[in-house]
Amino acid sequence: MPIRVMLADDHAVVRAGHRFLLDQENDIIIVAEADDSDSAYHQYLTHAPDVLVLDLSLPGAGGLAVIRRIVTRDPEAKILVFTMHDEVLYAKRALEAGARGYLTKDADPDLLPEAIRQVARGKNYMADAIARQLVAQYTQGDDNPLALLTQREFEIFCLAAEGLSVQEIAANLHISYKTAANYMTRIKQKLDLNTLGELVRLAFLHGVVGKPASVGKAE
Amino acid sequence: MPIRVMLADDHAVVRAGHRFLLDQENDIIIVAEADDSDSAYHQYLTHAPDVLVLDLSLPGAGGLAVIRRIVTRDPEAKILVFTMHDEVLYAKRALEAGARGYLTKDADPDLLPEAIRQVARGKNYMADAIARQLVAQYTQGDDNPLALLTQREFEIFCLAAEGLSVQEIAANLHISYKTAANYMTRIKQKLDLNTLGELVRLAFLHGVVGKPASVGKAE
DNA sequence: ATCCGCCAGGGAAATGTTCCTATGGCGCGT
DNA sequence: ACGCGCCATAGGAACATTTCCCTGGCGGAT
Repeated sequence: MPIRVMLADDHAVVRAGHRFLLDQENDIIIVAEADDSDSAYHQYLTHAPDVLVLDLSLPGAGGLAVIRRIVTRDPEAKILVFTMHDEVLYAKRALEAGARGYLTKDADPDLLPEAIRQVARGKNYMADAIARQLVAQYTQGDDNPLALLTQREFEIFCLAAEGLSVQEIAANLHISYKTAANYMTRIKQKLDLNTLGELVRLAFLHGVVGKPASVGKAE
Repeated sequence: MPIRVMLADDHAVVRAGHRFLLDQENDIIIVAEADDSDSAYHQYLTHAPDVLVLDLSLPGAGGLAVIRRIVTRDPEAKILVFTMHDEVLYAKRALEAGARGYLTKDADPDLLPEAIRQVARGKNYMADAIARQLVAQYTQGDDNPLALLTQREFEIFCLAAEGLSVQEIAANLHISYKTAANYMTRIKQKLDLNTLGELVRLAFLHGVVGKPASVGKAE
């Protein structure tokens, strides 16, 4: 019997791409799709797929939040993160939140079906590069100040690093302006930052925000 | 006769998605694909597609460079940019470089076929949100928005981009806090920025601040 | 001479930030 | 079951910053 897969990604193209690629595997069928956090959560509960393929940068509460919500409800949930970010930090947090696998969009597309099968079988799957860095991180201790942040704080940190204003963050996360502002304050304290600017720099320096290829460079 | 389309995107999933979605349109066929800059350029020349759908963040020379190279060779080239970035800056640069349309990945997927048809017909196509911002913003702006700044403004911009607070900037330049604050306001206005975060991002994106390698980053 | 753009700053109102406080949920040890 | 601590959420008040408006000085155009 085939592996029942659900897709959660806010970009319709990416979902279509997965559908196209996975349709060619005869042991995998797609039973549901979602394009935002809430929808992902509810679809998961109603369809109970064997594997959830999830993009971390979902609009709404955010991919990490979805993982946590789902895992809380169903600790056996098999979630495979497939995302743009090749940043270790994200992988680490996603795994902590309960994901069983992590693949980046740069990975060879053939890897996804294989990863899905692994995860469906109850194993974990990790992109090599990420895995190597993960162990490196764990071994050499945590000098990464970002690790001090709670999951939620980290999410807010990321949004701020993208240049979003406090009210945009609040709107994005469905929380009050006050809460977002309070988080910002706490984050700056924890990271010993004085200005928003330092925060963004830190994010860039740690590669949390994807530096858009070579758009502004050269010439 | 169908519109001959070529895809250039480094993510196989995204190409598959486009293929899947565009295959359903019977007036559009995909004649070539590329996953990096050089390949995109050469494929374009050999296949001479009616429309090139291009992701700006191509590895290699970068999407903008590809546009310029292709347009130089073939000023009639019809290039439609389809990208992750909804930042006006990229749209503007892409259009200047010779693109005929700009769509973001967040756009309704139904828009792409329509955009392709428009561009194939020789018209321009622009995502609404982007278009509105474009005209609102750099109507007669310079290539580099930073060029709008006076020397002094630029100096302050740089310091802010380094993460300095307003008072630090004032101290650094031996001017009053008020003056520095007023400059900051004016700079944000000129560049159409809302937050300090956006300013720092802009600086990074334009390479104003150097990013030290090896902080904890990948490959 | 006059105008104009740039630099520098004051004052006041609007906005934002920080600190303190409080609630409810959840997990953990006893 | 109970308290304890941590986290997410958020209101209020004090405090700080930002923004807008305005004033001057200075130097380069016309």
